[in-house]
Amino acid sequence: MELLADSVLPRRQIPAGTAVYRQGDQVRALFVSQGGVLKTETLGVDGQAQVIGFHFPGELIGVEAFDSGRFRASALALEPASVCEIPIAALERVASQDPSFQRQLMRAAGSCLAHQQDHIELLSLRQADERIALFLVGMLERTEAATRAEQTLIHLPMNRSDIASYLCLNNETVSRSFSRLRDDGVLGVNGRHVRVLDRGRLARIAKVSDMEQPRLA
Amino acid sequence: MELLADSVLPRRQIPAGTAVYRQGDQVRALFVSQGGVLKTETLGVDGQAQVIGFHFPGELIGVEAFDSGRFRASALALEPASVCEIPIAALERVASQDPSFQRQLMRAAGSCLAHQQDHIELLSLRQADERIALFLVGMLERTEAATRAEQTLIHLPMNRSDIASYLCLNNETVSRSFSRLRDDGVLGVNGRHVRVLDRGRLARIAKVSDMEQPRLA
DNA sequence: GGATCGGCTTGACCGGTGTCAATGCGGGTC
DNA sequence: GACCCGCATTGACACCGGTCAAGCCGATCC
Repeated sequence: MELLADSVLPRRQIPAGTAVYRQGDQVRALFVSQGGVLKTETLGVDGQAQVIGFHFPGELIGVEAFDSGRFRASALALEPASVCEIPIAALERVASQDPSFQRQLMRAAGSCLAHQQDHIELLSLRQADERIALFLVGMLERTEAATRAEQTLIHLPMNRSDIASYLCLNNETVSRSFSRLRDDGVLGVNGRHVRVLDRGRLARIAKVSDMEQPRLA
Repeated sequence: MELLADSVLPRRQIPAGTAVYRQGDQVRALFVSQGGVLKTETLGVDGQAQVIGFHFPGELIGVEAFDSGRFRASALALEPASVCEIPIAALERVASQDPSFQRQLMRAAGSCLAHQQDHIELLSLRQADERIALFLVGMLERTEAATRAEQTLIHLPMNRSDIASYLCLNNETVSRSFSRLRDDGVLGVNGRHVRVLDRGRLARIAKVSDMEQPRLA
């Protein structure tokens, strides 16, 4: 979505904790954060919110709404964010004129699906420690991709409850997992700042063969 | 994808149990089943297959591969299937000429995402009975959508292990859930044939407010 | 400083699910 | 028929995570 980012499109500043769009809203535009992490969540019928994704700058959100014309989830800013708004009309107009943009759009949609598949694979792990470890591996890779440098420190933009919901655990279990990994010398935990002390072990717990070497350009 | 189905496109007959495409293959085409249910699964790094979707006739599959250019999952036929193949080149050519087709394509991609979100919501339920119930509600609705008539009988095209993998349970737990629901008078279970005896209770177990009345045209 | 609140952590306990194991069942082949 | 095989079911048991509860810590406000 870098092409879009460069073009002149309306931007909105989103204060932390407020919504970019809400579940049920009609789709008039798709969105890309330019700075600040977003979360998407659905209200299960029992009224409980279920976090279904964390979205870093550059990632397109809202595509699933193309199906019914309405957003199936709400998008909220976890930090003060600046989001770029892409009106549907503009999207279709540019896409019909520019085949390469259209390809890019399909790639972005594919990327959304890929992220959700990763999420499902994450949930396929049965043990809390495994899910936490895989989650952290993902966060670390995203951090490294953003900074284009190897990192050991992860800043978590979301609170424990958000992590718990995303991993389909409760927050006590998340807390306990963090503590266990800390006691085992795998992590240094200080609130939302997590230092990865033993990357190999974290990867082994997450059941990834070895942490894929960050493919920095 | 009905527009595509009508046009003249190559078809392939897929025997039960064989692959339409495999994880890691380069994307040359997307696929739509015209008859026969497919499953998609990824090989977790530990070698275990994880079922990430069941795909009924008319549903587009393979979109997530647009991201990297390679399929992230394998697609296998659960029954003898007839699939329609849409070469990427044709896809892009038609889309660039026909804006309405392009819109349809985005809707199909959105629909894929919506299905995966449903899957995650399913996994957010902690109890095996709840997941099974919600799974069956979904299968029933899909059956009714296909036949355009109210139904109580569900034919499951997949075996217990596939269901277990999809629900992130093991097959013993799936078996036990089926038995419990049978003993409680909610279901009639006979192998892959399941009769829904108490739809309201099934819906309540699945935590859907009430089963959404099938929106038959 | 003291009070208060939300987010996070830790403890104790119970129930449900994973694991291991045995049995049942149906469809094949020979 | 006898046999085998994959799939499904049922049982026994240990363990992990959900639930309830209490305590901790930092930020904010007065």
